[in-house]
Amino acid sequence: MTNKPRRPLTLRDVSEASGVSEMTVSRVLRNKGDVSAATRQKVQDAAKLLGYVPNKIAGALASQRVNLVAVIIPSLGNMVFPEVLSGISETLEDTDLQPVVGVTDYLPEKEEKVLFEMLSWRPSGVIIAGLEHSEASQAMLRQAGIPVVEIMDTDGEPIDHCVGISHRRAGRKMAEEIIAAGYKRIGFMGTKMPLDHRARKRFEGFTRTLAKAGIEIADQEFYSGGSALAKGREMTAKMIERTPDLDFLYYSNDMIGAGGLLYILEQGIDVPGKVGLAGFNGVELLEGLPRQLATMDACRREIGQKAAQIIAALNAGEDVPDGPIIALEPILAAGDTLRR
Amino acid sequence: MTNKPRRPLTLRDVSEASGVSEMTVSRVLRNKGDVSAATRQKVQDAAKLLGYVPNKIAGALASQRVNLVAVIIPSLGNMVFPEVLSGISETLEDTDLQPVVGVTDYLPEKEEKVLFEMLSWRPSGVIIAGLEHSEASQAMLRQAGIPVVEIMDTDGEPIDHCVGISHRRAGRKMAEEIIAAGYKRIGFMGTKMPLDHRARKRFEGFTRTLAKAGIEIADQEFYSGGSALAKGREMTAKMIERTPDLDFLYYSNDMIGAGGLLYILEQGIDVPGKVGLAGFNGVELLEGLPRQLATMDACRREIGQKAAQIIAALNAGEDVPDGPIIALEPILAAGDTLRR
DNA sequence: TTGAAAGCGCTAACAT
DNA sequence: ATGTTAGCGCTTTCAA
Repeated sequence: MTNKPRRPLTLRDVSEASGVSEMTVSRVLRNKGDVSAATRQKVQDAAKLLGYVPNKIAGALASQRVNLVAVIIPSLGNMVFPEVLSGISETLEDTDLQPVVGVTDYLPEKEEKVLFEMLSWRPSGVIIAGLEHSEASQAMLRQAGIPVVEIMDTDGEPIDHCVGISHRRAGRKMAEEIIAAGYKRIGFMGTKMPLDHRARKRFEGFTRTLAKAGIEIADQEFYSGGSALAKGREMTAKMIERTPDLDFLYYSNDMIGAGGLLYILEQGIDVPGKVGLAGFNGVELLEGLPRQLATMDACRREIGQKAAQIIAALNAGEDVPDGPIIALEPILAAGDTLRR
Repeated sequence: MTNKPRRPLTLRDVSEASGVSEMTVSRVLRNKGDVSAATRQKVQDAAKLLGYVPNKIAGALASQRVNLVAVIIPSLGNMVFPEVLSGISETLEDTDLQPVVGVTDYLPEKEEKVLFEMLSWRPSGVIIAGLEHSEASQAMLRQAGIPVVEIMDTDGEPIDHCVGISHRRAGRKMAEEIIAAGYKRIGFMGTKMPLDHRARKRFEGFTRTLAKAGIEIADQEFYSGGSALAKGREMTAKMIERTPDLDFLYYSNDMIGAGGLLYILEQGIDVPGKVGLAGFNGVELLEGLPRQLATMDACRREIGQKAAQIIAALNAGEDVPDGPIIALEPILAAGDTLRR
C-alpha cells in the first residue's frame, strides 16, 4: 500500500527512488536510447512501486510532439459516425497515434469552437467530416501546418486530403436504379437539417437525375428530432394518405426507411410490387428487419481506415500514394424492397 | 491572406505584432487581470490577424491546470453510451470543463491502457463506467488525486463517487413483474460477454428472484457480435423451436428484444397473451416498433448529467450534496408486450 | 495597468 | 551507457 500523494509524482521522484538520473529514467520509460538491463529494471520497479504516471503535458512541450489526432464529427447518435470512428481507431492502433473526438452537432459555430479547442492541443493531424467549413475554420486548418483529411464527402474542394463518397453520385445512382425498375411516382422523406450538406447533395443528385427522365418528386416530407424509426413510420403514414398513388419511397437514411418499411408491411401493401422503398447508409440494423431494405453503402468504416492511414503516413514522413482525393464507390444493396 | 507558417505562432509573435508585452497579451487572451481597453483591442486585432491559436500544452504546464474530464466507456456502438455522453457534454457546457472520451471495448487491459493514457494528460476528473476495474486501474484512480465518478452501476464499492442504477434491482423488478403477470416458462437471451458486469448483475437479480418464486429459467441463449436485431431474431427462432412451451422471453438489451419481437409477430403469435417479451435500456428506437416492447429505463442521460455535475462541483471546490453514491431508480415501461 | 523573472516537468542535444 | 545543460511556450509571482 502506497500513500496517496497530493502532488502528482514526477520523473524526479522516480529518479530519486531508483538512484538513476532523470534523463535515464526518461529513457527507460520511453524505451528510447540504450539503457542497461539492470538500470532499466531498477527504474521500472521504482516507477511501478510509486505508481508513476508520466506527465504528457511536459513531455509534449519539451519534445514538440503530440501523438493525438483530432477527429471532428457532427454527431455520435446515429451509428454512422461511430462506425467511421472505429475504422479510425482500429487503424491508429497500429501506430503511436491516438484519436480524440469532438462533436459539432452539425453547427458551424460549434465546429469552429471545437476545432480551435483541439488545435490548441497541437495535434499531429485532423480528420474532419465534410467539406463545408466556416472561413475561420478553413483558415485554422490551413494555418495549423498539420495533415488534414476531410471525410465522408468528395463533392467539393478539399483543404488538404479527402476521403469519402460522392453523395451526388449516390443520389444519382439510386435514381437511376429506381427509374430502371419502372417506378414513376416517387416520394422523398428526409431530415429537415439545412446543414446536413451530404443529405442535401444526395437529394440534389437524386432529383436532378429524375428530372432528366422527366420525373418530378411527387411528394416530400422532412422531420427533425425524435426517434427516427417512429418518424419514418409517421411520415410514411401521412404521405401515403396524402398521395396514395406513390409507387416509391426514398428515405434519406436507413432508420426512417426502416420505420416506413415496418408501417408499409403492416398495411399489407405489396413490397416491392406496389411500393418500392430505399434508404441510405447500409447500416447493420437492416439485417434484422422483416425485409431487407434497399440501401446504399456509405463505406463508413473504410473511410475511417483510409483517413487514418493518410494521417499516419504523413506523420511518418511518407507520402500518400493515392493523391489528395480518394473517392470510394457507393454500392447499391437492392435488398428486397426494390424490384429489378 | 496571411502566410502559412511552418512554425506555429507563439504568444511572442502576437506580442511583437501588437507591441505589447507577452504577459499582457496572455492576460488579454485569457480575460484575466486588468488591461486597458485600448491595449486589449490592439492585442485582439493582432491575434486574429495572425490567426494565433494558443498553445494549451504550455499553458497547462505553466498553470498546472487542465480543463479536461476523462470519460471512459466500454463502447460507442449501441446507443447507450452516446446518450450518457450527451448528458455529460450538455452539463459540462455550462462550465469550462471539456469531456475527452476513451473506449475500452469491455476489455480490462484496454481500460487500464486508456486510463493510463488519459491520466498522463492530467485531467481535472475522471468519469468511468462500471465499478469493476483491475487492481492497477483502481490504484491509478486513487493515486490520481482528482475527482472520480464511476457510473452506470451502484452494486459495489465506489472508489470515490458513483452514479447509476442497481442492475441487480433492475433484474429483480423485471422478474417480479413477470411473475405477477403469471408467466411461468421463461427464456433468457443475452450477450455472451462475461465482462459485461451490468448485464451479469441483471441476470443474477432476475434468476434469483425467479428462484424465490420457485421458477427456473427454462431456456437461455447467448450471442456475440453481428447485428443485434438479426441476432435477436435468430436466437428467438431457435429458442421457441427448441422450447415451444415458453411463455416469456427476457432479452438483456432492447435491440435483440426488438429483433425477437419482430420475429414473434411475424409468426402470428399472440403478444402478450401467448408470449410476453421484455428488453432492457429504454432506447428511443423502440418507439417505432409495431408494438412497444416492455423495457426498463437505465436513466442514461441523467447518469451523465449527475456525474458531470459532481465533477464540476468538486472541481470548483464545492462539495457534493447527495453523498458519494447516487442510486437512480430504474423505471419499468410495460409497453404492450407484457400483460399486467 | 503593465512588465520582468522564474519556473512548470519533461526531452533534445550534447557531453562524458 | 549515463549524465548535464538548456530550453519548449506559457503563467505565476512580484516589482514598477
